[in-house]
Amino acid sequence: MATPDTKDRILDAAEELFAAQGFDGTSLRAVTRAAEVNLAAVNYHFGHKLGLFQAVFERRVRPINAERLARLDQLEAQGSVPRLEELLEVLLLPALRLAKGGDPGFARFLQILGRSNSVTGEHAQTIRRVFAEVQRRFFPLLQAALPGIPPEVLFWRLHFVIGALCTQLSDPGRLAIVSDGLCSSADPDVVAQQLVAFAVGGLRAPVPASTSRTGGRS
Amino acid sequence: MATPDTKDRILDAAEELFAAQGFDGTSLRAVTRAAEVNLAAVNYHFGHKLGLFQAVFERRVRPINAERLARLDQLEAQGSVPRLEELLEVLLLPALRLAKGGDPGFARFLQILGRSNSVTGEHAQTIRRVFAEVQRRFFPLLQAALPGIPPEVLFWRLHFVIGALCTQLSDPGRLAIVSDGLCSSADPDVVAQQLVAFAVGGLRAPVPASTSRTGGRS
DNA sequence: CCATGGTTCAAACGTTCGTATGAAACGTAT
DNA sequence: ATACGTTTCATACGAACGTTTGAACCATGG
Repeated sequence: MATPDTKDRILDAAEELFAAQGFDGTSLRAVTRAAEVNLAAVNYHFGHKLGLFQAVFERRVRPINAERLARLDQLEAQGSVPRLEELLEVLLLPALRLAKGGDPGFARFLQILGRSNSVTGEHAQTIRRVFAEVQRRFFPLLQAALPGIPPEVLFWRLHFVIGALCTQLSDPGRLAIVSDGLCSSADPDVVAQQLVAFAVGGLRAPVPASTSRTGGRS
Repeated sequence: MATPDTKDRILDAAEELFAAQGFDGTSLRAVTRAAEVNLAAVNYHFGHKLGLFQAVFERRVRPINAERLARLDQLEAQGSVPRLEELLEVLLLPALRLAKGGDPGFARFLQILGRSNSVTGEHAQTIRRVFAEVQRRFFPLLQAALPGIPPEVLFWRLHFVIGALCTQLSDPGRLAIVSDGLCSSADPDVVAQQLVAFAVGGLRAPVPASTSRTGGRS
């Protein structure tokens, strides 16, 4: 083992390239070239290209969800019903915070994550399981914090919040472009602050008239 | 011309495949096979693969933006400052409505559009110009309808609204999955109703404390 | 009638892809 | 030092890719 763990070098390079060019747009040859590793190393360590993608994904997603669930535990241990703002920070901050603070690779990974809605093929399911897990745990608490909102409306709104988060994660530079440099996504605390305020407003909005039953006409 | 316009057959097939599998994931051979057209026809009519993508894109995007701008004209002609709900419907309804009503291909195209945030490479700019154009026209009106919100906060929130829209467009089935079938995206009017209510709440939310200057600490 | 310009066709170009192979190199325990 | 399981290496395979080519096709105007 002359070089520090080939496996990690491959994961780092793959993470960067998958984030920049997508799954189909990234060749294993480009990955191994960037990692300064032999081409066959990928198949040796990860089996297939898809195995590499899953490994890239799971290396990062575990700590994020662990932090989310730990924060949820912490919140539930307090006994009282958590405040809406607290809940949203649990959902949003771990992803945004890790994007800045730690490994710079994390930011690249979050681009993959944010792009997950657009992913097709077999690895899509791998990605969605992650969201589903947290959401199942998260939703009842959200319901408790927003007793006035019917469940189906709440699903819609949580869907929108996650959509906003994913868009922001998948392309942090977009906002700076459309705002002509007025806004910057550099500080994850600022992002979280803006997104939480927006989400609170959206979640608490008055329920539209004809949504007591699904499929109501306008 | 025995078969109805080869060019359109190619565009239809390409639209469906690009939406389902992405740009890199779609081969020209798959397109021409689906269109029942000779392989060389793509290069004859569109030059390159990228040219085909742009043609697919522009065929659909023109009517949407035309309708948006027409509705904006109509709103401005009334003289008074448009209500926020009206503005949001201008932004959201044309895309959502066309997804259901007309050509079924429109829904597929909107998947491409919703995915635009995740697109990399040269055709990304083609896509973003569209958003930018409408947004430049749209933003001053939004500002007028929300006099209490500082511009930089408004940029953030518009960014979030568009993110929620794109997520919904790019994967209309996701909501049904996470809500265990409780919600369905079948009716664009329902989608618009839910999204407008959510967006109004989010846009009108109280401005977070330390955003008077960009980059403020929490 | 043949000529012409636009369109379609089968076939091939060179390149790149994901994956597989078998031998060399390595660290370690006997 | 020898043997062994693990990791790395150069190389090759067949398939699929985007693109090009030149001949065939076909409607129209002379």
